[in-house]
Amino acid sequence: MSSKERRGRIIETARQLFSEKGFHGTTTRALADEAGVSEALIFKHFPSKEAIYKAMLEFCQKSETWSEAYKLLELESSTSTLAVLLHFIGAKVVGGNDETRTIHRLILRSLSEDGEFARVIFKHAETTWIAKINACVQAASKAGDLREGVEKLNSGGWFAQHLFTMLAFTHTPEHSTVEYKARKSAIIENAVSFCLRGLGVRDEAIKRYYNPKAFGLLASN
Amino acid sequence: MSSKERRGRIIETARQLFSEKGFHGTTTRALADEAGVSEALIFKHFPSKEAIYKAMLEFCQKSETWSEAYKLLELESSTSTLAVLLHFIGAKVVGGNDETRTIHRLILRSLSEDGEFARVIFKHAETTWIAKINACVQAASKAGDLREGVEKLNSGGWFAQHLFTMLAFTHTPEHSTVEYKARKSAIIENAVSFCLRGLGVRDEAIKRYYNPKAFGLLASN
DNA sequence: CAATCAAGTGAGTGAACGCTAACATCCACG
DNA sequence: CGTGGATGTTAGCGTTCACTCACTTGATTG
Repeated sequence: MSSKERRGRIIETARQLFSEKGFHGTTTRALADEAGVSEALIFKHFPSKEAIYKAMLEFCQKSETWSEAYKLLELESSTSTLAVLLHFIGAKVVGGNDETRTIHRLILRSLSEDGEFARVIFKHAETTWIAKINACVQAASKAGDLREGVEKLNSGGWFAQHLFTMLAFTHTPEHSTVEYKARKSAIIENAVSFCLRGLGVRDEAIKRYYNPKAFGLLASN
Repeated sequence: MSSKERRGRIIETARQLFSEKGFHGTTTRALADEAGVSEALIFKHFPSKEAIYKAMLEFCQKSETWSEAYKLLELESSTSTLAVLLHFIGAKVVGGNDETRTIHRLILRSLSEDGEFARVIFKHAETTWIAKINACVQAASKAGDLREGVEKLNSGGWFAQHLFTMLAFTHTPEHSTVEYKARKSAIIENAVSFCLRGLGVRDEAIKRYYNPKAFGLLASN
């Protein structure tokens, strides 16, 4: 195993441990054991525990592997795309895999402290998902899919994103912190409807463009 | 100063320190210094650091001082009450004081760990605010204030609550983690509109019952 | 007044922490 | 073959941690 690979293992292990136990709750000894290296080696790669933490956060910012999801951003902005987008965000964020949950834990910890990490992640979301949602709402408006007279909410995209993020947060601990009395897929569908309505989309347009069953492939994520 | 008072001071100091720095980031020495007592005294009152933490969480669960807010729960369930309720939750949760932010930090930390504390807080919200929102939606439906044909979302109350909670979370660090490009009061108004629409309230009914300017007193909180 | 007891503290304890110096091991290159 | 640098590890270093013990104080009581 090369030096680079070992360094990678250390960072990956750090991501897991720091997200689960926090900075002070993670010891460099535990980190070394879990990564399968000696404690001293860690300090050959990083000057201090703090530096490991920072390197780990940077790694997380880069590795946000929504790669496949970015295709959605290239779809033409429309009411239909809006529905697909929201549904996808919901499915991805709520039914997330372990890596997604790790990121969420880091965001949660960040929000309880200085918020720096969360700020970076949110900024990224703003220039991608939020911007696309807003563009789609604009397109929906032009297409006449919005109810007449609804005032424009210039934070509408954030509201939708926030709802899904919070749904994900309540599911982040091992056992859900809220009893929703519905299957996850049903919650996502309801949340998408809620957001579409909140953004001012006509009920007929929602019926027309949002057909969750056709999104099966996405929902399975 | 009596023994009980000192114990109280320790718990209050613990709440502040634990919420800011986390369990492992807070030392019993710092806790003692901040509370103005000797470290030994802390261990006369509590058998261990863990016990202090648990006692502090229990204290927070009880002291959730929304007292004045509970009057809203006794209002007759109606579309109008729904608007007032959402606006109030928004104002209270987003423009929160230091104590509110402390609680939020504890919830955030809890969500990044086992979620136990969050579960208790959410359960409490469910039996009060969420239940009231749902009752109001039901009343609005009977009063004909909902659009025809909107399917009932049995998690609608949660969705509204989640949106406001997430708005609060993004404002929990010292500097907001999201640039909303609007004043806090405008964000709250938009979020309330978003939720009312999401719950299926007719646009005319929103105009009729939601007049933020008349809520000045509440908004100032 | 002496005895008692609750309330609080200064000065530690061993264990665990972040971090490091000194020593192994390997492999490319003359 | 042997030497040097890159890559690891072993064995601890000094410090800080949660927690304890022996002691003081000050009010109460028979």
